[in-house]
Formats: sequence, C-alpha cells, structure tokens
Amino acid sequence: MGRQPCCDKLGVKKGPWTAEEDKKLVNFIITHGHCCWRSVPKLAGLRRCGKSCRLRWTNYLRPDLKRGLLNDDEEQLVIDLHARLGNRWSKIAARLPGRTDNEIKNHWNTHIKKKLTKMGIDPVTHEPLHQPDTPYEASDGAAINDHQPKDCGNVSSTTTELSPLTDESRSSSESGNEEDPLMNVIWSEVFLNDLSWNFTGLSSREEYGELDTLSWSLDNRNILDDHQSFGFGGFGEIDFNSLDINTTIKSSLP
DNA sequence: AATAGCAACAACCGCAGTCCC
DNA sequence: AGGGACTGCGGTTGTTGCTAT
Repeated sequence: MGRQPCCDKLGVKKGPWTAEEDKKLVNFIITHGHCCWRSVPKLAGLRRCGKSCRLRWTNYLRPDLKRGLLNDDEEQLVIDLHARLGNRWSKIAARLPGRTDNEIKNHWNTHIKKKLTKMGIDPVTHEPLHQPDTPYEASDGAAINDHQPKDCGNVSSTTTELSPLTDESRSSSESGNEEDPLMNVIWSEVFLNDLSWNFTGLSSREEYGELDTLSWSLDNRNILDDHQSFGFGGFGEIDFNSLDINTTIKSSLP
C-alpha cells in the first residue's frame, strides 16, 4: 500500500493566494492554531493542501515577519552563516529573526550570489574565484584586496558568533524595513472582523492590485498610520519568540 | 508605444527526517 | 521493529513587474 498523497490532488487549488484565502487562513490560525496542517485547509474552508497552507503562513502571513529587502547587517550575517552552514537555509533563517528560509534563499540566489561573484568570491566555497590581475571593484566602488583570507571572514570580519542579530543591530537594521501595507490590511481586517472584506472573484495579482501599488515608501506611513488610528498598531513591539501566538495576538487586540 | 529580456519572489515539488501506532 | 503519516527543508519553477532597446 503506497503512501497517501499529502493532499487530494483533485479540487485542490494551486497558484498565488488570494486575499480572501489569506484572511481565512489567518483567521483560522489565530483562532485555533495549527494543530495539524493536513486538517487546516478543511477546517479553515480552504481548497488548498496543508503543505501550501503551512508555506503561506510561515513565509508570508506570520505576523512576526519582517518585510522588505535584507539590509546590510542581515546580508552580512547571511554570508557569514552560509560560509559555515552551507545551504541550510532554515538554520540560517533561525539566526535572523523575522526572516524566513525561503526569503533568505531567494535573496541569496538573486542578490548575494551575484554580489560575491562580482567581488571575485565563489558563492559556494566562499573562496576567491581566481587571482585577478587587478583588484576587484566592489559594488560600492571600493577596491577589494585580491588576497582574500580563506575564511568567509574575508567577507565579514565583524560577525563571528553564530548568534541572532543583537537588539542593537536589529533595531538599526530595521530602518529600511517598512511593514507590509497589505499585511496590515489583512491583519487589521481579521482583528476588526470587518465583514466588508470583499475580494472574491478576482485573480490574485489583480486582487491585490490596488494594494500592490502601495509600494515601499515613506508615503505608506500614511496608510500604516491610518491602521494604527483604528487601534491596530502592528506587531513591532511583540516578542513572538517568547510568546504563544494565540496569547500574543489576542493580547495585542485593542 | 511595443516588446524582448531580465530580475525578483511567491509557490510548488520531491525527498528526508521524525513521530506514532 | 516496521511502516504509515506528517512536517520541514532545499531545489526549482512560474508569474509578474521593471528596464532597456
């Protein structure tokens, strides 16, 4: 007897999540938690497989997630950790509060890999690619010494401990991270139990279209402020590592 | 203005590890 | 001890937006 598929392939929706699905999932998890991902979609009224729900929650909907690009501190830490741990993205992510393995993996593949290659460093081994005739130019224009130390410390000589970002570095690193306006909307909708939520019937990107246009900028502060004015202040001050999710969320309610 | 190419990232897939009966 | 169920992880793909031509 073969193993049961993780979900019934028939009738299971795939592809981008809609705002309504997000809301259902968030609603369900804050109410019931996620005892068993396999049963979450059924109980939450979603036509998704449990795996997809788990991924959506951990990579996008979790309230303790930071949004936006990794800043320099975080990027540096990722490089350091990658030099020691290799492609163990979940282990690396565990050292960066508010970041997911998927996010870090994506950032590595799209940004850091190129950056290191450009600097003449093999992104896999963290060793110099070859001995150049002339020093490499770093992306910021600084010349890189062509005799890089063997260890990844070549890239970072500052961060040597396998520890999460300190509060100091974290707070300084958060300067470039705005809260996701969309997430604020979803969460505020969930908390306020606003029945006017109605995105049904639109394709996902279109669904989020208007919200997507709220690109990362200081202007978005107006929107965030609006939500805060409704009594929803976000999760910035909550330590999700030490608190039960249900307790935390409920206690953060106005 | 149109479109081809590229970059970014969300999501899927398959496998491995762990748990539990 | 063995096998099924479930979760988590890492690699890969698909879609969308942006930029250059």
